[in-house]
Amino acid sequence: MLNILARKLRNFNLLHQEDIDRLDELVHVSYPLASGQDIIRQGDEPHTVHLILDGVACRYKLLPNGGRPIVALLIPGDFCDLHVAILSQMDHNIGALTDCHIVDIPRAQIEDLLTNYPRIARALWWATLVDEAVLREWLVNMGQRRADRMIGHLICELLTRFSAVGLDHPFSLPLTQEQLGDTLGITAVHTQRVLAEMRDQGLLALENRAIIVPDFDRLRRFSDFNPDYLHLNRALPY
Amino acid sequence: MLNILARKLRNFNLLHQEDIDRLDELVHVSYPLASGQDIIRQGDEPHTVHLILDGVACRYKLLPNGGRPIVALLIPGDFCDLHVAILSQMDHNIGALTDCHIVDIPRAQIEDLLTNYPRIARALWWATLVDEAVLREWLVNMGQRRADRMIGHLICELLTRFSAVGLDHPFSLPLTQEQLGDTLGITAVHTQRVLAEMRDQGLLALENRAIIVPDFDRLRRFSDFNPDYLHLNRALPY
DNA sequence: CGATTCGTTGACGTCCGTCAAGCTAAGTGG
DNA sequence: CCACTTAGCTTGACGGACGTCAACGAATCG
Repeated sequence: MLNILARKLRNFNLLHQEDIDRLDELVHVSYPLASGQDIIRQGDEPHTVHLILDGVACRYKLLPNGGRPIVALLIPGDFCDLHVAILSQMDHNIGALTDCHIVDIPRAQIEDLLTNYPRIARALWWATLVDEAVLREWLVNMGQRRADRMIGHLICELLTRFSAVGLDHPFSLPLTQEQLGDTLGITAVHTQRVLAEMRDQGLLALENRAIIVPDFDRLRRFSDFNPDYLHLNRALPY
Repeated sequence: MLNILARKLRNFNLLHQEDIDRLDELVHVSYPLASGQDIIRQGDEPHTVHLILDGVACRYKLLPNGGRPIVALLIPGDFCDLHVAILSQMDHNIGALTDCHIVDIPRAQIEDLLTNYPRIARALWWATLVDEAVLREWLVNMGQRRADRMIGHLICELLTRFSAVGLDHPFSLPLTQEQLGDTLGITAVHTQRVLAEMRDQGLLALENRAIIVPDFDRLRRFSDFNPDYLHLNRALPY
């Protein structure tokens, strides 16, 4: 069984066995972090790179008016701050949305990957560029679609990303309605109403405060979701 | 007089004279591009890197419903596709919003910079990370603020970015109201109404289809604009 | 069994979209 | 010089998506 980082970077169709072996060395020592705890805060100057092994985290900002917009969702295999040493300090926070397991990777290890493992280096570049592409797609989502399509589109993206690292099972999303609203720029009340309507239409099922997708392809068409922007080169069946 | 690329990268406070000399070699051969023309299209696999020398361009997508959301504005000194060779193809278009001057830089030149000029390489990393930070801030802008603050915030960002590359003079923005609306996710009609109200309040002046800012600091406070996310380390007065 | 968090529902208001018409400025060709 | 066209700006009427405020239920937990 590959480790989660190798499973993610394999989507870039380039790694050899020696690269995967090298990645295995990175993810041995993890620690748990409880839901609601912060991984990094705005203004921090982190000295290690954080990788999500398990759970869901988010990038978020704190606004003067109390708003707490979520600007990215991080799932297993995602880096929190791969290149942040370039910038003097974090311009946003990263917090755990569910109970997580995190790995701290010393910067020297990353430098070693970038200089001595060119295939891994290119794969890390790929991951960074995909993160940027996701931000652009979120802008399109928020600017152009209405709440039901926004929600559907976000769920499609997350299921696709989970699937790309071999995590098909959690076909349920562990986000509160308030967190979902903070991600999409709508209020929790409206999120609730739209979710209820989508459930009535059979697009979603809501069980135990989790969102289940009974028919992915139907939700995909409903939401105008096209996964090209995720640049998953690898043949999709895991 | 420094070239525009050196002026931009100097914001990262790291370049030596030899770096600036090297950058000078890159920007000799430019060509004009008329407003409305595309620089790159979705699906393209560009072989050269494009740099904006003059004018304003934008990243945009084309939606099935005819929408044309703008997901980034590119000003002089900005790269269009610095690292796109990593990804198999463009997932969006880049078009000229005004008449532009563009430089094509062969990929080999970029590779040379990245391997033989470590300070320039770090500065290019910095520029990439700032682009990402801008995308996050746009998400906050669209998700959390209403149209008048959105417009004010975007204008503050653009004036700050122009100023950071020594272009204080064009204190007028050359965007049509429709382009402004496509950038912020609102209709051209609503953009017009809000601009008119902001003009009535003295926050903006509209002359010759351009937007003038009579009091930057007042607009900054009105829009809750904080330039930290642009990571302009250099002392700001140019 | 309170306390807390999250989900649910209702009433009401507003920001913004939609549709439509008319206006201005600039360019084109007769 | 004058239609004519076109792109962009302006304005009005109307409706809908979404926000706000408020109360209540449901689940979890110490």
